[in-house]
Amino acid sequence: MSTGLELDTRSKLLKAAVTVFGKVGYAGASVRQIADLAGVNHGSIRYHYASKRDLWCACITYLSELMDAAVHQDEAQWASMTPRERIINVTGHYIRFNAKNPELHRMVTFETIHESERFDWLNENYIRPFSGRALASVALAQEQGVYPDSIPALNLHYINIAATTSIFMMASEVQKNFGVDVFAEIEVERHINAVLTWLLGAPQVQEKYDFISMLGPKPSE
Amino acid sequence: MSTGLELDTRSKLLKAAVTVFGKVGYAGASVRQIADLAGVNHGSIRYHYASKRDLWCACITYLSELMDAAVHQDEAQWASMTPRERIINVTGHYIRFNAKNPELHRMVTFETIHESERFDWLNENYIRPFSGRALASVALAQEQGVYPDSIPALNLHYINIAATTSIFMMASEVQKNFGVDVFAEIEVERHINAVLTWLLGAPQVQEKYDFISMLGPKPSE
DNA sequence: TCCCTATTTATCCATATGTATCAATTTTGA
DNA sequence: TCAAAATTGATACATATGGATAAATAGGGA
Repeated sequence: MSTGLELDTRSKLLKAAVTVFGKVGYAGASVRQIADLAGVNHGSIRYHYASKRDLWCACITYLSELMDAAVHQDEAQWASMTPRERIINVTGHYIRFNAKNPELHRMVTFETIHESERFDWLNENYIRPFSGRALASVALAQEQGVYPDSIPALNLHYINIAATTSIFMMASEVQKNFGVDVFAEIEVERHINAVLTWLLGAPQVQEKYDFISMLGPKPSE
Repeated sequence: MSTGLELDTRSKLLKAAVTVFGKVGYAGASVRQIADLAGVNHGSIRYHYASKRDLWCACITYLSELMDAAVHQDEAQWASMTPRERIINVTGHYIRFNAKNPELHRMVTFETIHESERFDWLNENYIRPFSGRALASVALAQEQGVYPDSIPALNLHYINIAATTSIFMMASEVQKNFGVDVFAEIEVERHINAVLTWLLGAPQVQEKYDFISMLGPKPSE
């Protein structure tokens, strides 16, 4: 058994699978391609994971846990925050997670479009709980006057998810057509500011970069 | 040669290919699957289209022309519209097109994530011109005071595209988890209203459904 | 040292796929 | 009507794939 510090075969496979599945989807990926990227013999996949499908599920589980940890990292402070501050906190961490791990949303998007039988597993275990909580959170924010209530919660929720994730899904297009690396830290923070400015109707100052000068004055509230 | 009215083999193949490529992507689709759906022998694909790739390109060209026609259908009246009215007009038609033909954005999304060599063809011929025009239009609308200028144009553009299209990409999830058919006409109009309300800061009345009652009063402007 | 288990490697196999070929059939034009 | 062209259908083939099998190797405790 390894010391647990270096990447063992199983971890290398998982890491490579996340990369490949996140780039070309389930159908486009081959277990040999994943094994090659991991630098292991493709027969080993069968040993560590029951099947290609099983490896794919492991990727989803791994990434979902990462996301959960990222979004909840300041949970202890939530109680002392205003609803508005809580939304700024969660939205920021969610966008940063997607910038660092765009594969999760890409994999989910592939399967949601595909409507495969994998989608049912994904939906029951991850998407539905996530969407349910997020939609409830949107509705609550509307009640609290933090989000605009002129838009139906369902539409606002999907616009919200799309707004936070799509620029990272479209990263290669943004890079090729506009020369912008959306994964660069300053661009990530800029996007957080953009989404929050839109959502909350006023520019939000983040810690690392002060976009307020280019965003105009903060309105009275 | 056919009269052009009934669906000949070539048209049936194109229609089936749009459906299949739009659902499972390029890698997930097989030419036999497409031929089966079209009800033709799979050998015929080779006669009408040089290759699977060629058929895929034909789908993009076909859908892009449809989109162009849909978005520009009221072009003659643009000159007599205010910038704000023009945006309402174009956004409405763009969203209705995506509701009726979600395959285009799905196919584009597949390839943009995949970053395949097909993406380069797609980008040069369709995405880049489209994004260029759209981004310029966003910047202009900001100058004209129609769009908020507190958000960088690039971010606003990608948020905008995502907001208009994603609910249709996620249609199966919305249906399964919330029982809403986003392709139903009233839902499409509701989404147009939601996006425009967000974009323009005020509810927009569409012809067919009056959402204004649930959206609150129109602000002075 | 030796044995038992865990892990890796090297092949093998049935299937699905994209494409090519060519015969069969239908359509067209004089 | 009939021959040429267009179109469709049936089949073949090389390759890639997911999965299976078993031999080879490594590691760890007695």
